[in-house]
Amino acid sequence: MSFPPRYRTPRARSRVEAAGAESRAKAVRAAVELFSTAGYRGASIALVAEKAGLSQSGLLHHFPSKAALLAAVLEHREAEDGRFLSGTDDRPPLGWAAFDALTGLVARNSNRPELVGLFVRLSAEATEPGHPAHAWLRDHYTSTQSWLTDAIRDGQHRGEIHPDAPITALVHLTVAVLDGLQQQWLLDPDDIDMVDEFTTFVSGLHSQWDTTPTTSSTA
Amino acid sequence: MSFPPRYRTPRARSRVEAAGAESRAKAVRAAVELFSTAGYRGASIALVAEKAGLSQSGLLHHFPSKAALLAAVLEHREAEDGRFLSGTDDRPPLGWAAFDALTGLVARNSNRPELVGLFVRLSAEATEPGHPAHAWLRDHYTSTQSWLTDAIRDGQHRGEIHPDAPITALVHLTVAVLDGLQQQWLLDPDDIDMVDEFTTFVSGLHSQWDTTPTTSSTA
DNA sequence: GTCTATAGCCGGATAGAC
DNA sequence: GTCTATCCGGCTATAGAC
Repeated sequence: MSFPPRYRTPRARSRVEAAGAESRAKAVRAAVELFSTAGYRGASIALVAEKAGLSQSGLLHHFPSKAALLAAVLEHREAEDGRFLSGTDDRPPLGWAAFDALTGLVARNSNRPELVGLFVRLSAEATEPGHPAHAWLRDHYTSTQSWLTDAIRDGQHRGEIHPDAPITALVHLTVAVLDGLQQQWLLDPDDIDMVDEFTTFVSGLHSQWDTTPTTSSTA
Repeated sequence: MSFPPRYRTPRARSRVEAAGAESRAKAVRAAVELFSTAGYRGASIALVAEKAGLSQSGLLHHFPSKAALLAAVLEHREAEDGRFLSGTDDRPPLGWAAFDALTGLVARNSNRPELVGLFVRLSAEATEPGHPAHAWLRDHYTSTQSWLTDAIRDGQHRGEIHPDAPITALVHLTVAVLDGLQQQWLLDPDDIDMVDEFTTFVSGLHSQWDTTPTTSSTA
């Protein structure tokens, strides 16, 4: 990552420091909310500050620039999701289990519109090379892709997934489905059940590439 | 649509009017380029004007506001794509042929990064109810969805598509794949061949729901 | 139809008091 | 750590000359 400074969570000393940490946390939460609706460009630090109960300069005391605030937001989100996909600290899910893990992620996202909005908007904005989250976005995609690629490859080696399955296409399509469903869901949450749709997609993959014809594995 | 005024292409009278039309067209082209990279919010009318070879006020003479410029851009794009999907003025493609038409659209988009960028960015921005393109975006999705829904339903009636095929899920997934592939392609055009990936997706649908087991229909 | 000039707002960021 | 005050720049939009 090529982001400005770092923001280590402090090791809690005096009462004063605790207050500072609190403000910082509130600011990040507020930033997530606003970036997720208005996007990075569309949300002003003044608004974020207000929502966090600080003045604009108060906020800028914790984050030297708007980009730095964004960096903190991204670290925060990344931490949450990363933890989620690697299971509970053991080895990452492999083979079809990886798709089940993704289904779980979709289910979780269905209850967190802010995170979905944040991601959808940043993905679109940060496609431009100059954007402060551009590097993050590339990292995000490549790591997701390699995570899923490894999982599928492993499934093939263990004879769970058909050896003819076109790995890179499956990876790209799966990621596309995830992103695309979020986009639609954001536009009209009532029109679409992301978990249902994604499950349908995955069972389609099963019916084509599963070596052990189980009708559905994700209940 | 709830957009401000209208911009009829003039019926070409005097030399003066011709010049005006020319400027207007140049402005729309420039706006497409800039909106497609920086987004609507991110691009300023001053920049659009410069790119079109006008002053900022000169541009605003043709379009009373920035939102009006956006409206013109959307009309322009909509016209192009609508024409494309309804074939050459005859009835819209039905059954599997609809998916072939979509493949054609993807192929065309592969050569028009500006249109893809425009759409990806606006889709993300305009998810917010307040955005000037919000109504357009909803229209766009619902009309695409109903177009594809009709096509699939017709394919079922003619016995070309299996009656158990889950229509709405297929529609949502197909749209998701289209959007998601564009997003990935925009981030790294060399990493992904949209036509290949989409074709793989469609042949997956065939293998699951085609009643006449032809291996591939999209070459 | 196109320009210059300008109003008026809002954005990010800095200086410095408390 | 938090505030007020302020600078500076960019933005949309308007007024009015040519």
